[in-house]
Amino acid sequence: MNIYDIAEKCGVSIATVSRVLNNNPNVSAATRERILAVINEANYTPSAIARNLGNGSAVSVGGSATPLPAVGVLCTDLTDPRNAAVVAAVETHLRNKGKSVLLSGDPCEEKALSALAGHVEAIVYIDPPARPKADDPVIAVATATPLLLVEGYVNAPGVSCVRADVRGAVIELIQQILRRQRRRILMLVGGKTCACSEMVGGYEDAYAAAGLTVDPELVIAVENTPEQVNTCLKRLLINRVTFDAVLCTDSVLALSAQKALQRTGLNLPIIGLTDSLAARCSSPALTCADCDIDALCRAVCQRLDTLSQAEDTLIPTHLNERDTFRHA
Amino acid sequence: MNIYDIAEKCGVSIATVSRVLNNNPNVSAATRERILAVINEANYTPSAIARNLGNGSAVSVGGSATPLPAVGVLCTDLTDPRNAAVVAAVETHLRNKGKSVLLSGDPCEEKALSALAGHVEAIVYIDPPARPKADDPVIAVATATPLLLVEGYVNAPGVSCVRADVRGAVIELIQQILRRQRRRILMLVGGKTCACSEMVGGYEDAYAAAGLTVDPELVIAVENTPEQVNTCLKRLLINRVTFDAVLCTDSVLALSAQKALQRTGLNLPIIGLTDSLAARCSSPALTCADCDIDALCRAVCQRLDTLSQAEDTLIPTHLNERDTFRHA
DNA sequence: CTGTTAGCGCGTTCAG
DNA sequence: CTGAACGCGCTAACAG
Repeated sequence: MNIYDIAEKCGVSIATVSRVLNNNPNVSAATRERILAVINEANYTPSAIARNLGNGSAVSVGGSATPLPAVGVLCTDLTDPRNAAVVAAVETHLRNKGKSVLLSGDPCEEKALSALAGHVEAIVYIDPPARPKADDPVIAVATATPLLLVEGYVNAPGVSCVRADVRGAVIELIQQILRRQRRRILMLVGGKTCACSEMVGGYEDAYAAAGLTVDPELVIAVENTPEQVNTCLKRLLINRVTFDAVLCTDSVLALSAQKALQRTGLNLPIIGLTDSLAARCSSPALTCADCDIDALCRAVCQRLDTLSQAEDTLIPTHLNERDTFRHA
Repeated sequence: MNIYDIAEKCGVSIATVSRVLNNNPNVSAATRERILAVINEANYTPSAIARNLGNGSAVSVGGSATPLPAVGVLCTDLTDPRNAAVVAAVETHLRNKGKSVLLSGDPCEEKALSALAGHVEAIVYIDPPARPKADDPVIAVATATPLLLVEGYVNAPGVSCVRADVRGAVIELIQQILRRQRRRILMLVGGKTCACSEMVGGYEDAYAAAGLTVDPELVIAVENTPEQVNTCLKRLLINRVTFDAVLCTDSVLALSAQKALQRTGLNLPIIGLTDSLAARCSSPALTCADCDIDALCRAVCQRLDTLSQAEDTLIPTHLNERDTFRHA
């Protein structure tokens, strides 16, 4: 079932069908009705794939490139429910506009981006890794195809960003902790994402603002598995590295840390810098800071409609104070 | 950057480049090397979109249709971590074979399927709803494009299925509960998916096998929100509907039920028919039955490679016995 | 308002 | 082993 079949059934040319499909006003109401009826009855949907072909790199005479009906979504960790939520929201948003989503999870961002660039209207890159300052494949791609970074940041023309204000979250949190006379805050970093490095940045900023120096022993990269976290914490205790509060780059990591510390009998404030149902369910309930996911998704979809002006949107974060902060 | 650019840079025709791209042996080693070098250096990736066009419905002379490099993935609830895991696994598997994923989350399955059918090599439909016996859009689509149902089942040519054996899980579970002299098992159904109706089917089977009749008051459809579950359970108690164990179609639902029952002081066995980190973290820890997700994903990917012979694969399930079963 | 036609980027014949 | 030419389904110019 293609555009030719529909055209034939209606006794019109494919161009007219195409116009109806694309809401081009230059079709008489009567013809439009008739064609829509046939389309509906035949349950016809134009091929998202073919739609992309023609318009690819074609730049219309006016100078502006015609939008492609497909958008590339790059997300290397769909396992993270926050990322999955963003993907789902983006897909729904685009589908409602008649566009479709090409999904990639390629961990090699350079390959993934170049595979998508030029073939899609835009690329949404969710939870990207922290990146070297210049000479960035991301930036190169963005010259060809608008890029929307979610939970990531890079300042370059053609690149938009929407992200939770994790840096701000960490700063405020650390101020609160310092006020409680706790000065040695352990920071467990469970990834290499941009968000993670923002958190570390916030950590350093907060210490600097308080006139304290960061003990590098307290900022630790760990693999995000319960076992690794456990051995990591154990090693710290054996080495007599002291700390009086724990920040974790995400809530799953925080849960692991919580279990590990429970075994040692240590009762410290533990905070996850991402929230989750599991954190809420844990006992004692895990305190987490996070932005409203729906707000993040809404902002992403909105920015998707106005990619021409590259902007950096920060979604405010708030602390969901639960047992591991209140009672510790 | 397209195949022509590469061809030109190499001083060959696009056909030769295409052959290299597709591992066609009919290229001299020297030429191949040279072309690969250029491809690599230019960081060129063939357009996944364009690749799909030509081969669409084309049936090669041999009789077998040429496989399309894109696969459609339909998943209406990416929010469910199990579904997200399957999507991620499928994407990775296909990417490693040079294929790409067109993602749809359209809740209107008929539209979604017809949009994909004929334009992709296959459609993976994750967690589909329970369906009427005949006259099924799914079956119609499958005549054109092979269909792989994950967590769903329909017996039709061209349709493969891979799913957790939830029916078996429920049957065994109920037998265990009955042995404990608990006869009024509440079944909370939090969805309309095929998996849910399989669970209900298992419930009925188990009761029948035990020579008991099902009290329809005990099989209840609820909306899967904490509030709805809470009011639902309250209403039951007010109406003096008694029950001495609770089965829930998924672990989030089970968590809600657990909280609601905790408030009433009732201490009953509660089991979720899906597992999750949150269930493990809850206290008391929630007992759940589930299959190994990795096994499910592996089976899906494997079946994806052999879609020609439609088959129904059941992944065994096992009980993760925790507090809400052991101590109740 | 409508039809005709030229590509979009690629895989695939079929001739060399 | 290689190249020229066609077609995939669709959109956008252009011509009526």
